[in-house]
Amino acid sequence: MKTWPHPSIPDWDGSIAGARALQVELARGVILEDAPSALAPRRIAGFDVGFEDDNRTTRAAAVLLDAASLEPVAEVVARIPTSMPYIPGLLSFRELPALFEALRQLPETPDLVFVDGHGIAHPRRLGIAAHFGVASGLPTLGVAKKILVGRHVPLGETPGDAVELVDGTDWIGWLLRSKARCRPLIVSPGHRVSPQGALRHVRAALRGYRLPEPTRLADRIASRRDRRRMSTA
DNA sequence: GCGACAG
DNA sequence: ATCTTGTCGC
Repeated sequence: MKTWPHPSIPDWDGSIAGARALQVELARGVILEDAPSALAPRRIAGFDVGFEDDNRTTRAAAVLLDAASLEPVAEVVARIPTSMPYIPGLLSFRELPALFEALRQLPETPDLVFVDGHGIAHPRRLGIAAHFGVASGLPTLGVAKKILVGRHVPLGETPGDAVELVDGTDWIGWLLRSKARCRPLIVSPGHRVSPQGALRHVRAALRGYRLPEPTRLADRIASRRDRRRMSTA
């Protein structure tokens, strides 16, 4: 049985079977009700993870924004050694340690966290956004670019249109047309956020781009795309 | 057994 | 995720 070191993930034996079992266990702790502080957040944050040096280094970027203006107020980048490979369904076990390091470096704790990846829209209802939420206690939601699991009826073409994403009898999130002529986003609750709340927060954080500001800005920094081109001004 | 499979 | 400029289309 192959196992990996597991920094900052309590109760995991390092195995794939153990990871799946722990996901089922942790998913029972996910709360799908809106936390008061998340309903009217003052500070929101976006997190994204990337890799360097042939995947030997894991890099997490976090951007803190003023919820009202959507203007960034702080940005941090954390780098730690990569501990395991990417395994579909087990993404959080690979990226969680870096997310925690970035969270630790933020000057202020966010009221609501946007994570690049799925919340409960996951085979065992514990995508990285949900895992990060239950492990940190913070309200979180997931914004992914591709469906991992679930089905849906056709989505309209008008920006703002959304349809439910369901898996079996479970309502696990939404498909959201965030921008015209762009592939839809998959939005799902992570922790302490309701399905309706997750959709409302993402819509409120859109600024004409496919991705909502928190994850869009974190994405740019994480990919070093920030110090490259400049198209406007 | 076959196909699918977040980042 | 990542390697990577220009280019076609709205």
